[in-house]
Amino acid sequence: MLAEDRLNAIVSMVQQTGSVTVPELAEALGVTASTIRRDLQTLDRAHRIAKVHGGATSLERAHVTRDLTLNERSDLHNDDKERICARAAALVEPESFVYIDSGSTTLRLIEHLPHLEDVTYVTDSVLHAQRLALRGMRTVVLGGELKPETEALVGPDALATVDRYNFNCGFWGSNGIAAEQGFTAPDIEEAQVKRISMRHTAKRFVISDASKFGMVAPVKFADFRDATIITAGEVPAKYRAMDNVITV
Amino acid sequence: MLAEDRLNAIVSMVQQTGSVTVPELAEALGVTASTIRRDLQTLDRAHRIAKVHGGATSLERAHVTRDLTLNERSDLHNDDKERICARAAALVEPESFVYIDSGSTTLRLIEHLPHLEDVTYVTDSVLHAQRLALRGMRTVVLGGELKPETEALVGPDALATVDRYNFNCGFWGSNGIAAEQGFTAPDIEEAQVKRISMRHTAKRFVISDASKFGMVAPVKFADFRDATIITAGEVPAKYRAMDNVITV
DNA sequence: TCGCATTTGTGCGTATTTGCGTGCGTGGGA
DNA sequence: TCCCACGCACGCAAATACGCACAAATGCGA
Repeated sequence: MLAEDRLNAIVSMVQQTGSVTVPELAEALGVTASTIRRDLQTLDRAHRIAKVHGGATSLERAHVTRDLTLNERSDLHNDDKERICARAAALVEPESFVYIDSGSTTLRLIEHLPHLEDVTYVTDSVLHAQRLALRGMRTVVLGGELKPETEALVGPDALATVDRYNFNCGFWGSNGIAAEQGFTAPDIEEAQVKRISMRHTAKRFVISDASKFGMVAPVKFADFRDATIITAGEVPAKYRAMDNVITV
Repeated sequence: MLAEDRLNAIVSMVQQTGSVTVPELAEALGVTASTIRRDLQTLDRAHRIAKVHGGATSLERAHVTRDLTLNERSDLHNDDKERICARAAALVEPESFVYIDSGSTTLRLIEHLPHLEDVTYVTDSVLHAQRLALRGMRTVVLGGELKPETEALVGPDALATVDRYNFNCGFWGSNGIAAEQGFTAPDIEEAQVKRISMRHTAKRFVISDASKFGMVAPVKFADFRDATIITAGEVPAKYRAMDNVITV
């Protein structure tokens, strides 16, 4: 049996019954549990099913423990982002104070963060904060006005709070990445929070898929040299050669 | 059976009947009460159901209660809370700056808030903030450390932020209400936020069902005279007579 | 046939889940 | 007043599931 066929078989089994266990699949398809697990991982990444502890369920049913799938589904650069986040998450060190910017990429990053000794995470997004707390992380939220669209906190309170902190490292998303125009965002207020938070961070990382290179959004929040970029996929040659660009 | 399926089964059982006990669930799903309890905890944290003493109820039953014409038997406080929240919500005036404390009663209050001109709501709960934003309210969140259990923000940042504000009116929940011991809460840090926020508010309202009268929690956050209490149900005569108690 | 990449199975250490026992507090009856 | 049933949190131990590394098997092109 072809591996591809096996994947399809798994999907249809899941669709039919709603959920299956790993041993069930292994038995039915005549392979070991390890292989099934690897298959489930593949299918989960492709968002064809949802992998859960013990087996897999259809996406519709999966919203109990994993409610990220909705946002993730709309995402084309999925595999790349996955790798980017895994790489970025490995940069967090024990006993550090870490800033996490709002945005969909950083939200995904949270799922990859390891459980280390004595790490505190600070974020400007209530959504990110909830995810962090759910994962058992020590979490601090900036104050400020809540922007309904992005669930990010902005305004003088957010700025004043972040101004008192000094982070060991931090992760930001960016709508535009260009050598001349630097890192850019669509909103003035959010850009301000990004700018100030970066200013108080020792090791700065922008995590982004390759599609953002060469793009320019209305408001600049940092120079191109101000952060190390962790990216993946078809990075333009011009950027790939730069020494603050890490392609995974 | 997958753990994930079990969680889904619990949710649908709760949805169907409105409420269900732990032994019922354990019997129906073939697991022990311990496991059920852990599941309920998970689901409660995910806000899929509301965990109550002895079992679980649907969120509608516990919070919204818009259209529960059927099965109104259980939860006596439910109807009371509805009336309390409706009365409290009517106290918000246009062009005001309003504080909303964390807690389940104030969460319900949010559903009743009218859409008025130029009102800004400030809260120490990320959950409340999300609901407010969802309803289209201008929303500000205090900063600070996020307590996973209550989704409330505490610590010096929360206190520093609230210290800069002055509210026209505010609404608090209270775990204990007693003439001598005043208003009390179970947690020191949360009590601090309550105390400071009250200090900066002109018109202070505590909203609570009658069961809290005479109860005393570990930490006091205000004197009995410091707020007007909006309540309903079987209020002890001693309290009913007080002029800062409004029974609806 | 050889070399190389990919896939699959196996072993092992770690995490998670689950059931069970214990102790605590509460709220009735006897 | 004592006692018991009940619900619940906590900790422990067994079973299970998991991820990872490495080896074996397989597939494929030269």
